[in-house]
Amino acid sequence: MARKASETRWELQKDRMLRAAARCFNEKGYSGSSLKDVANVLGLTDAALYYYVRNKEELVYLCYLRAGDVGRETLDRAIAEGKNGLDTVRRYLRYHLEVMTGERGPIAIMSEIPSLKPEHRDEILEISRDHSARFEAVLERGIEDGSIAPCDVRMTGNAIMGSLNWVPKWFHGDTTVGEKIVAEFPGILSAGLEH
Amino acid sequence: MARKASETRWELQKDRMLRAAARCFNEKGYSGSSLKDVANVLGLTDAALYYYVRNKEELVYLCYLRAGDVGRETLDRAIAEGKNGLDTVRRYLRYHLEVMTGERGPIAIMSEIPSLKPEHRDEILEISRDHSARFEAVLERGIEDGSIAPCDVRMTGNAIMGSLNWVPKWFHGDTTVGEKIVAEFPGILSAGLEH
DNA sequence: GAAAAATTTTAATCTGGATTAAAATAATGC
DNA sequence: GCATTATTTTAATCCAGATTAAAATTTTTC
Repeated sequence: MARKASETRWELQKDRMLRAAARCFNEKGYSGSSLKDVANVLGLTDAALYYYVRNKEELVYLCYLRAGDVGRETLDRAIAEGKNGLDTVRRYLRYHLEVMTGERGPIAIMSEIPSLKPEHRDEILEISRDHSARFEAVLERGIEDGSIAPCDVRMTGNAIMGSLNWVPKWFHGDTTVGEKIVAEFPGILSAGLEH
Repeated sequence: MARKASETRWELQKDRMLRAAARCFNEKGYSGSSLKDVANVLGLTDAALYYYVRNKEELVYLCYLRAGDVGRETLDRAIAEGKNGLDTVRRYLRYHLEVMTGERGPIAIMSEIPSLKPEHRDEILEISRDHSARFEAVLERGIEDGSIAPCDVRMTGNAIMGSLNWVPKWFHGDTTVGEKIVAEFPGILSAGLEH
C-alpha cells in the first residue's frame, strides 16, 4: 500500500511476479491458474500477491501491458535496423523469438483477453490492433520497396502472428529447442514472402 | 442415464452440445466458461448437460476426441487425394480451414489440455503427437518427391500448425472473413515450402 | 539497536460455479 | 389415452479459490 524508498525492490519483485504469472497463464490458462500457483513459483503465499496488485484481473492486465511494451520495443528495433521490408520482418521475428524463448520466458499470451474487464479489454485490444497494423505496414513497405512479393497483408500478417503466438503452447523452456526455434522460424515464416 | 430407442436424438443433442462447448471454450477458455454459458447457447439449463456427460472435464475431453477425429479425417482425405507432398499439404490446409471456418464452427482448440485429468491428457497428447507426426511425414514425402524444398520438418510443421491453431482466436464467425481465410491461407502457409 | 516502514503470513470470510437428487415435463410405444 | 421411458428443471449442497483483515516478520533508517 506504500512504497517510497525501495521503489527498486518493489518493482523488482513485481517484475518477478508478472513473469511468474505469465508463465502460469501460458501453461494453464488464466482461470486455470490459482493465485496460489503463481505464488508458489515465487516461494510466496497467495495473499502476498495482493501487496503488488489489486486483484487477479489486474495481474493479467499488467501481463498484457508488459507484453505490449515488449512487442512494441522489438518492432521498433526491427524497424530502426531493417534495411528494407523483408529484412525488417526477419529481424522482428528473430528479436521476438529471442525474447519468447529466452531465459526470462514468454512474457504473455494473447489468449485470456475475454477474462479482462471491459475497460482493460478494450485497451489491450487497441494495443494489439496497433501492433498488427504496424506489422502490416512493414509488409506493405516491403511490397513497395520490392523486397516482398505482393500479398494480402492482413491475412499474411495474421498467419505469421499466429505462428509466433502459438509457440508458447508447445515450447516449455528447453534451451536446445529454443535455439532451434530462433534459428529456424524466421526463415520458415519469411520464406513465403520472397519473390 | 438410459437410451435405447432414440439413440439418434440423444446423439444429435450431444453433438450440438459438443459444438456449443467447443465454441465457448474457444472464446473464453475452459475454466472461463461456466456450464451455464454452454447451456445457454443450447437454450438449456446447466444441470441438463449432466444428462449427456459425467462432468465438465469429460466435456472438454470429448471435444478433443472429436477434434482428433476431424483432424485425422481431413488429413486422410488430403493424403488420399494429394498428387505429391506439396499438393497434399495444400489440400490439408484447405480442408482443415474449411471445417474451422465453416458454419459448424471450430471443433476445438488445443489450449486446454492442462485442464484434463492425467489419463485423458495423455490420450489426447498422443493423438496430437500422432497427427503432427503424420503431417511431418507428408512434408518429408514432399522433400523426397521434389515438390518441397529441404527443411526442418519438425519446425516447419510446428510453424504451419501454429498458424492454423491460432485462427479460432481471431476468427469469430464472419463468413466473409472465413472465405478469405480459406482462399488465402493455404497459399500463404505453403509458399515457403516451394523450391 | 530501536523505531518506522515494508513485506509476508495466518486465519477468516465470501462467492461463483460444479455437482447432485428429486421432481416435473415431454415424448413414445402400445 | 395410459404407462413407460426420455429429457429437462428446480432447488439444494459443496468446494476451490479469490479476497480481506489483522498479526507477524523482515528490512530500512537514523
